[in-house]
Amino acid sequence: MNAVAVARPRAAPVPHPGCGVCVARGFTFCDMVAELNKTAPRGRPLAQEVRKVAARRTIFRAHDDLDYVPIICSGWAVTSVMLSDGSRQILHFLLPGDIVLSALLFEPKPTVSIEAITDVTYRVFNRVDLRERLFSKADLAEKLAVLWTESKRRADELIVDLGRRGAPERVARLLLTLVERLQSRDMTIGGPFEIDFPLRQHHIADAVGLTPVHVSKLLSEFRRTGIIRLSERTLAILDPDRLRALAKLR
Amino acid sequence: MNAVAVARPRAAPVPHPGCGVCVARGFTFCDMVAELNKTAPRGRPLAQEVRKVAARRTIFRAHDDLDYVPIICSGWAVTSVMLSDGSRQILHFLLPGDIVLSALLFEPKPTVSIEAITDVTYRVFNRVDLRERLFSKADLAEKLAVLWTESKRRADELIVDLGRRGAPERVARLLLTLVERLQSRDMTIGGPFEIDFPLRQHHIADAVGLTPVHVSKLLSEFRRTGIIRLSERTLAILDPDRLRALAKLR
DNA sequence: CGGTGTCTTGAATACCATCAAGTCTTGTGG
DNA sequence: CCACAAGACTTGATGGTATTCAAGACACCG
Repeated sequence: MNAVAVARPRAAPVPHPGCGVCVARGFTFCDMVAELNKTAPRGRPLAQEVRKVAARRTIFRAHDDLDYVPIICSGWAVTSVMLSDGSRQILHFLLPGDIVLSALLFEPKPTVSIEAITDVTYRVFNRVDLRERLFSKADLAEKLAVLWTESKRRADELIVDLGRRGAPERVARLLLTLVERLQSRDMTIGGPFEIDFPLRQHHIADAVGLTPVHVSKLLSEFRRTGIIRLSERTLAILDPDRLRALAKLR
Repeated sequence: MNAVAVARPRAAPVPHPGCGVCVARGFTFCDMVAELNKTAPRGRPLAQEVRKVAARRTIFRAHDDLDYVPIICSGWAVTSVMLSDGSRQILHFLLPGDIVLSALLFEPKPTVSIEAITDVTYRVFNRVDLRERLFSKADLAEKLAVLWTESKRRADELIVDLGRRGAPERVARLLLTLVERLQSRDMTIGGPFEIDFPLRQHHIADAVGLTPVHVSKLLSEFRRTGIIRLSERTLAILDPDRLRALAKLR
């Protein structure tokens, strides 16, 4: 019906020689680790290891026993909870630079599962090592606390969305916050409101508490009214003002 | 129709000579503060002040500027978010011993409002003072982090409830978790599944993302089938197994 | 080239919201 | 202490939003 198939340039896959060139430097957990290593108390650098996992693979499951703390280097991942009836709730989309779970600093058994959406590279740090270094420097511990506060605030927002907002509003908010997070990482392509968008509609549905069918109908409506363009795994917000109005933001 | 008016003994209002007799000693934030004072690095005790607020009064609003961190001593309170259309989402019920918002340790502007449900007494601590003492002792900072992890886990559970569970399930889970939290504080009355229950149905509705009307119908159903007794601000879970089944717990 | 995953669209249905009326309780000022 | 007002709860009728069910189009991959 619509979906004009125009080939546009795509962001090249980011090479990953190390955190030094991480897109997320400056405001994420990744950055804190870099600082830890620069000011290493002993000469020994923080123990770490780079891992890769293919799209759609599980990185770890709830109740696994982990002795490491992962941080996303490239790609998109997701933290989610599976219910006994097979349904799933997505708690958070993980972007490059994000710590996967701060809870893992203190507790080896996560209560949530992590899945790769795209191909993902991530680094793992020894839990005890990382934790002790973080807490040995008071300013780093407080920076960690700030990130933590941030993640709690995001969770609270999602609670409000799911408890008190209608479906179009929820979807609009999700799209906007994702674009904003990528903007702050300089990961837009083309214009400032255009991004690589690897999510399937079932990801959106599981994140905002709807069914894939209903998400499809809402996105079609957004497209039909010219608010967004979404095809070939690329999302462009054509009319940010109208989308923000739908989302009751700003 | 039901509501058999039997007068039963009520828990006496707890006197509050200080944290030394706090019902929440041993596992809450309140307890951490007590420990801070015991092992005070200098002779000077942590600056604090006791305050009281009447039922249904606002303790503070989102975006207020606070230079203190409050902890509940007695009574029930609630953290919530108001939306522009007048609807409200409750994020958490605060019970004695709970820190009101750990975020306040780092950020003077809360993003949520706090309201007293019953008459409430709470203590306030100077933010900078409390934070510095917590982070000067690594073991305390880590204890704080554990409490923090706990509060994030609770938020994630609520996200799952609101996103993926039906109305009866949500209400059942709320009742069960409240009773459990009071059990762990030895605040049950009569039997182990009977508590003082000051919540109005609109509190329940705002917490689980439903309307008061629908909550009323669900509670009536729970009563009709003999799962709970709820009258005169007292809740008794008569059939914990059936309620847990409804809640898909355990 | 069949299989699987993804998306779309329409029809029927379920769940919860909204509206409305009435009872009962709680609080307040005379 | 009573009268009255406001708040809290109940119940039934009606409506809207989102789900479920179903069928088909399309792309991608082995």
